[in-house]
Order: sequence, then structure tokens, then C-alpha cells
Amino acid sequence: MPELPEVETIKRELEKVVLGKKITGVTIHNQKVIREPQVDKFKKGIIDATIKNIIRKAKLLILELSNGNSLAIHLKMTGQLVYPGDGKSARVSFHLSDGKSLDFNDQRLFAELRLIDDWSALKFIQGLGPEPFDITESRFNKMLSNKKTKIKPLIMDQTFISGIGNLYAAEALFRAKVHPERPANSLSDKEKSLLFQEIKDTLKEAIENKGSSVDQYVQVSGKPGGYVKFHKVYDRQGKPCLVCGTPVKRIALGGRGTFYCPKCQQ
DNA sequence: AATGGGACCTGCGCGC
DNA sequence: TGCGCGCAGGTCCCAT
Repeated sequence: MPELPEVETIKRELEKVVLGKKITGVTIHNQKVIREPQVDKFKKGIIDATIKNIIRKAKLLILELSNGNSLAIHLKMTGQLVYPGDGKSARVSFHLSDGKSLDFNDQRLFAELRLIDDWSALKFIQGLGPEPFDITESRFNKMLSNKKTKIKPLIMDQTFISGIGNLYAAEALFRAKVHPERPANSLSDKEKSLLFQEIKDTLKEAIENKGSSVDQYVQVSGKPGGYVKFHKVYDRQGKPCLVCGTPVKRIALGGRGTFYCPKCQQ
């Protein structure tokens, strides 16, 4: 599932392969993913525009076009952007001036495409908390200190801090040796600081390895990301903790699968 | 205010 | 071999 590192990887790759190209046509195979505006307006607002700039905000990808419009893409769980596309599993194909196409795939149809004139006015954008790289350690520590809620759902709350999803929340908490059910304000200053550092390091290392290919995520080239082999707890229930050998546990927390080492994480 | 659950979806893996 | 069911998770929405 694309989180900040996966979306950042896609952004960097798109900059290499589609930036500066003109969108000459759009084929919509399934209009469910087009959330706004209406399909024909969507097409009209894109065709003949050039991709001028590519931005990532948390897990949202934004393609700024030469005509003043922006295409905002949220991949949710199974969204993919593939270039050059073959159209086979595309929900939407963007045909480009180089004769190739950028395919938007999405097996589960959860993803959202929006064409708007001002992406910064999107409700989703306005509600986003800061990304981990945009705040200081002391700010992070202060943000946690007045929150009684469980730490894992809290760091996955995009309005609190943005970019972290289920996978990297689990990995960062393991690395910081913090139990996912700890109330946020029960962490010591030392634990808060370590967690903040581990969140940043985990995301950074995942970006360096071009993301984690679990479920559907692939790079724009179609290649899988390389970070899965570094996972310590995610999807490893029953397997020995790589630090102490205790079987990794899986619980449901906030309706989400949560993986942790019951011995290392207290 | 915080928390929990359901909805949105599809395909996969499991048990029988 | 085949069928039904639970599950996967990002975000929104509603209820408590």
C-alpha cells in the first residue's frame, strides 16, 4: 500500500519519464476513479496540456499542468502509475506526446483522481498534518505529550502527522522499541525522540530502496520496490523477532493489522 | 474529544 | 476441484 516512500518513489520516477510531455488524449476505462469533475470536463481540462510540475504532499501526488489545472492522484491501496503502459489493466490511460501512455491502474477502485484548479484548496490537503521531515524533534515531542490516544493509530492519523501508513508505523515502532498500544503521552522524552528519529530513518531508508512492494505497489517502470527484505515485523506474525527470537505478534488495532515483538516493544 | 465500526472494492488464500 | 468466506488497508463518515 503506497505510503510516503512509495509515492515519493513514483514522483521521482515520473519526473524522469513524463515531466514536460503533453497529454494528447485520455482513455477512461472505468469512470469510478474520477471523483471530480464530471468525466467529459475532466478530459477537456487535461487534453493538450503539458505536465509542468510534479508535487507530493504526504501520500497525494499532484501533476500541475500548463493550463493551470492540477491532477491530484491518491493511490489509496492498489493504485499504480505505470509508464509506458500497455492499457491492459488501466482504469485510465493518459496518452502522451511521445506516442506512449501513462497508465493509471487500480484493482480495487479505491483510488481518487481529481482535476482541480487549486490543489491547495482541497479539503484533504487542508487537513493534513506536517510530514515528519518538516518538524523538529521538540515539536514532535510536544505534539505527543497532550495525546492520550494509542501511539500507533496516532502516528497513522494523517491530520496529526502525515505520510505514515500501517506498514511504516509498525516498523518505526519496532525500531523504537515502543509497544503500539502505549498511550502517546506515556512515552518518555527519550522514547519520543527515538521514535521520531526512527520514523524519519525508516521512511528515508524505504525511499532509498524505492518502497515496499506488498500488495500491489510497483514503481512506474513496473519493477517492485526493494524495501520488503528490510521489514522487521510487518507481515511476519509467528516468525521469530530478528532481535530476540520471540514470535512476532499480530493484533487488530483501530481495525488494522498490527505487528510487533511482545518482548522488544514494551 | 476520542474511539469504533462500516463503507468503499476486488482478488487472494484459507477451510471444508 | 470448487465454493464461500474473511481479510487486506487509506480515507471518509457516522454513531456512541
